Amino acid sequence: MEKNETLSGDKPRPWQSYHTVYTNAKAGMEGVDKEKVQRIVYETSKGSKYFENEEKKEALLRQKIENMRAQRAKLSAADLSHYQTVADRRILELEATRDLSRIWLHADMDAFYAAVETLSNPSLKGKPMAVGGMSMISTANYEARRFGVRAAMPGFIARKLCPELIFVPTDFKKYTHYSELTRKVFEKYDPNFMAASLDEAYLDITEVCKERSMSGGEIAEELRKCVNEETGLTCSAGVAPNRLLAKVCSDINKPNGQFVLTNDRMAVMTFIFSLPIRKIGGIGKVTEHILRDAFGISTCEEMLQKGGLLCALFSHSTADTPQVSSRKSISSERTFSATADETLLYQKLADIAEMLYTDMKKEGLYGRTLTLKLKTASFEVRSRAVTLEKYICSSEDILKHASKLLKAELPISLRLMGLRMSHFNEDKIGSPSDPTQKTLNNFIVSADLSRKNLDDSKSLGSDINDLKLMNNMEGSFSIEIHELQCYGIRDPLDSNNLQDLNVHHCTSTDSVEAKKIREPSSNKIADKVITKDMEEEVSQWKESGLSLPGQLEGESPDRLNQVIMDNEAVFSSEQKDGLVWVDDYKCSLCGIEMPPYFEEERQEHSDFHLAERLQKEESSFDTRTSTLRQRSVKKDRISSQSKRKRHKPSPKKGRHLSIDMFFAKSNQNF
DNA sequence: GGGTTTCGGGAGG
DNA sequence: TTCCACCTCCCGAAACCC
Repeated sequence: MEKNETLSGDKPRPWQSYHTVYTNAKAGMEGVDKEKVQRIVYETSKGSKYFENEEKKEALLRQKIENMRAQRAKLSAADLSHYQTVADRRILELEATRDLSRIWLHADMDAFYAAVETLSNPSLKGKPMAVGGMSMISTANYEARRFGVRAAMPGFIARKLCPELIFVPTDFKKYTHYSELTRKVFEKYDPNFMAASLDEAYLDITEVCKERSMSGGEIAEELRKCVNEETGLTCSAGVAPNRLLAKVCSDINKPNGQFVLTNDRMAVMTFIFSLPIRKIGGIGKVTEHILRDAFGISTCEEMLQKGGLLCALFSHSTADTPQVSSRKSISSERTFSATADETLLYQKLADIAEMLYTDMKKEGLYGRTLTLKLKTASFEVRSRAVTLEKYICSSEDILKHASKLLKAELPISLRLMGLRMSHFNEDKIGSPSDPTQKTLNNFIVSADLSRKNLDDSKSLGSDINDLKLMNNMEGSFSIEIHELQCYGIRDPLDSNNLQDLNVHHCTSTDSVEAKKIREPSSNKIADKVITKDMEEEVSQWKESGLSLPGQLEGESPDRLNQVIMDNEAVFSSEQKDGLVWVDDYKCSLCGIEMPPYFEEERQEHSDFHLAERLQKEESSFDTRTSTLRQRSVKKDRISSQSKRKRHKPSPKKGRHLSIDMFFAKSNQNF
């Protein structure tokens, strides 16, 4: 940070160089005295450890900008000419694929959390209010925004800006409820709409516009009115040929307004040219700073003009696009008063492991990469990860591995710890619970692939669709579990047996293959498989010393078949798992509360308990039959500073920048 | 040499 | 009085593994 910058004759105003996101243009903040906000933020922050860390980061950024300037200076005329050709060619390619055929609508609720709180407590109306606490604010209403108070601002700074600010604690249950109401409206216009968060959604309204012979603007008007009638809340909308443009448009007439960008090349180009780069999704505070200070780029027009330069110094990468995808990771983190007390740190780690476990349990997830996130007392953020051989889920396993990671960092004074689980067993279609285990059924692969393609084929992405995807995964998951139940003693590496068998043990209701087994025509195959494998099964069960489920010993193939069928029935029944919803609300096994209308979630939850039980059974079996397994078990690879020596990072090409952004591609950003 | 993992960091809500 | 969250996703490069 440059200190004591002066304007001719003025007093020093050091806050001018303290770069925060709080003075950035945001809806409802047009009339804000930016300099005053900047000064108060600076004065409130100055001298804190947070501030010192920000200074360090700022210094690194300045160094990076200097490096880029140096690289830029090194480029010869020939280089520049070459990269300009590359840029021009790319522009031509993109122009050829420009798609102006779709109409996208981005709906964005106005100050959502704050509006919901005002709805349930009308006395807040007209008063400056923020949802959150003294440490951090989630949302501020428009009255508070006039003082410069905004989301992601610490509460104590907000209070300095607006002493009469009212704080309301967050209540996600409430927001989720209202979010559901809005989504019911969105669904009417695009059943495959894409929810970007609780308060934002993307809708492809091309079809509904055609069917009803209405313009995008008319649909937007109607949709906003409908949302207001259903919820009592207002929202803003943007209509454009692609999602990212629609998002930019929805911000223009906020709150309770809309903006339409017509599907016309000239209109799009004119609109984009004047657009500040910061409006582009993916360009944040840092990238904006780099582009402005290293290249003198502030608008999209300048960006296009300097395309050659950007091609030379930035790698080819498109900006982030909202995509339909399954969950990639799940995490939990907590901030606390900085401490170096190891007992306390381990206790906090145990709490976080428990929280992560609870969240994973809710979604029935098993993961094998565990990342420990640390924030030191001086705000430095570090992460340490380990990838395990087995997928894990239990809080004990999470804590065991997290503790190893933490141990390697001690002694240390921390103010935050977090745990993230990734690399789920659904990551790769058909990947089994043990990555070395080649057991998953061919049919799942094909079934899931076709369903996944279906989901991916359009720009889906709503939570509803995520849920669908999740359910699909859940399908394959329960199949695996079931397989463990019936074939727990089989050598997991013996894929020959399992490929046949898995087909007959799927409980997925929408699977053609699963139904087949119940048809007389396929009894033959089933009998054959069961006869052959049950013999092995029974003898191995005997060897293992475990009691035979269903007293299979000596039973005929028909009887064995029946036992399997019965088992399937058991798996689908909550009651038989021992799970009951107390007061029709609370899980009798773990106490989690879930209202009756969360039908799918409840089913998943029930499945989870079943999975948990089966895994316990399997692992207890594992310990007894470990000699049967001829598997080489690699030692967990735990990374630590001591093991990993890193080179000093070399100046790398920037990213998140692409001239693709200038093209209306409905499958991309523009 | 190519694939995978780790780690730091940017971004958005 | 209080003193800068939490969660998720993505990318790039180095390190590591085979």
